[in-house]
Amino acid sequence: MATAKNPRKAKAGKPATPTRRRRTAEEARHEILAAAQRRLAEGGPEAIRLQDIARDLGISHPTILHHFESREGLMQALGRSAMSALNADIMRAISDPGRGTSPEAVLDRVFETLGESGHARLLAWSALGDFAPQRTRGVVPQEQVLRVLADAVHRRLGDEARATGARTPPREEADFTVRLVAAAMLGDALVGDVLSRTAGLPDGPAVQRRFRAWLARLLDERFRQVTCTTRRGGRD
Amino acid sequence: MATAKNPRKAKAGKPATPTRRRRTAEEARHEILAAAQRRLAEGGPEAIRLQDIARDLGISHPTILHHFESREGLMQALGRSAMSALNADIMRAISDPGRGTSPEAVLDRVFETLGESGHARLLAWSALGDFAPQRTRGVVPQEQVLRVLADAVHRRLGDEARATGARTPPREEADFTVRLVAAAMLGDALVGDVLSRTAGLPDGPAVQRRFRAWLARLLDERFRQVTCTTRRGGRD
DNA sequence: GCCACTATTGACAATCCTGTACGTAGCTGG
DNA sequence: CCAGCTACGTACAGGATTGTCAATAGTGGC
Repeated sequence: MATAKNPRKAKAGKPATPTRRRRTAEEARHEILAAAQRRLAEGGPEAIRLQDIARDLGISHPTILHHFESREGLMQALGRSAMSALNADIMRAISDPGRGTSPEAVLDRVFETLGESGHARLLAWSALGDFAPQRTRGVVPQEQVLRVLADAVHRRLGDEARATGARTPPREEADFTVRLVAAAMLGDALVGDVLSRTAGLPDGPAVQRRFRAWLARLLDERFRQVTCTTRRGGRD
Repeated sequence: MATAKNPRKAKAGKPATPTRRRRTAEEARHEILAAAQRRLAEGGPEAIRLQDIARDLGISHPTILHHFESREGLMQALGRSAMSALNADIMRAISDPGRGTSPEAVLDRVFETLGESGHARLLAWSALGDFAPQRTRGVVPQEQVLRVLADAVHRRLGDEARATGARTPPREEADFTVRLVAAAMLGDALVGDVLSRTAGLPDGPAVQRRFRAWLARLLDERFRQVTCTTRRGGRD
């Protein structure tokens, strides 16, 4: 029982850096989240272990618990933070006119964004429910991203239609287009290389680029032709 | 000390089924794999715990170790078995003429197959590397499935082209088409409902069906038009 | 310069899971 | 009917991880 009474005096061996660093709560939370995200990107949700993160940062794991209550709390905070980072990145990729505004250029940027820093993986894990184990079934992105995109597509379809004198295609046309592209991008980011290989393509960044270009062209053509064909199947 | 010497005599309460069931090694492996797959589909790779699986089957967890060496061994066996089951299911879905052979019908069946019993999830986990932790990076599907599909598409494109007198589109056209659809199906199986919701669609099975039909129509039209437009962009 | 506040920490507790050791009990061939 | 093989079970060891607690040490305000 007298174990806990030891007043640490025995530690006479480290006079070099005896000072412990003290961050503000916000700083600490930020650093911890960053370290956690790094581990997440590499090894998945299971790789997020308090002791490991603590070691990465040179702190002790109870400090993490102090700032996030529990591992669960850390995971939720991480989910929110990573998801909003993804949103911001995607938004930037879409609206950034830096490298062109053609469908191909935009697709390229979004693809890149999804691939880097484990964004696609985060989405996948979130969808798989590996995040937020019980309660919150997956970290729901507040993404109006898709909404915005669908609006843009709808507008463009309307423009094309008006230009050719056809009637405006139904809103669903735009929604489905966005859904297809979004799903395809996620899927491709996850298993694109495997798909490419098993489908017989040589695979590699060059193929990936050509694939994107091909998809962009497909969408582009679709934009122009849908105005003539959309009424074919109609509502059913 | 004398603990291990207890010869079970104390169990006087269960004369009904005191006999332990003895399976063949193959039976046992099969049952264990099935139980593991059930858990996998529900809770992911982390939910595969030897003790839980054992409890599900009414056996003891060392029995599992007896049949699979280690948890790692179980995971690998599970990966192989589940992946080959997926292959078989997909193959069946594609070639089964039961409910029509139109692109829409085929797509529908494949979509269904991917969705049920966690096939899509398995693929995702495999891609995410949650399977086969270190060594085997992901359970590589021996799927010639995609190969077969791409061949079929290529043939069809050739037929269409010949019928209209156009020149045969490059093989890449078929490969990319398959890649797009495969990636989209996986992505949609994973996050389709979320996408649908955040894109403003009401979501639900009806929407999902319409989406598939829409995609099938898109492919169908593409098949017909690609013969006129494929030479536009050419090689790059 | 002193003091309250809190970020930080080492030690410890509690739990959980995989894997081992060894004995038991069904099946099958002789 | 006996003996061997092996599927199966109980008990336990070992390790890893989250979480608690009381003590310690920067920091900012007075």
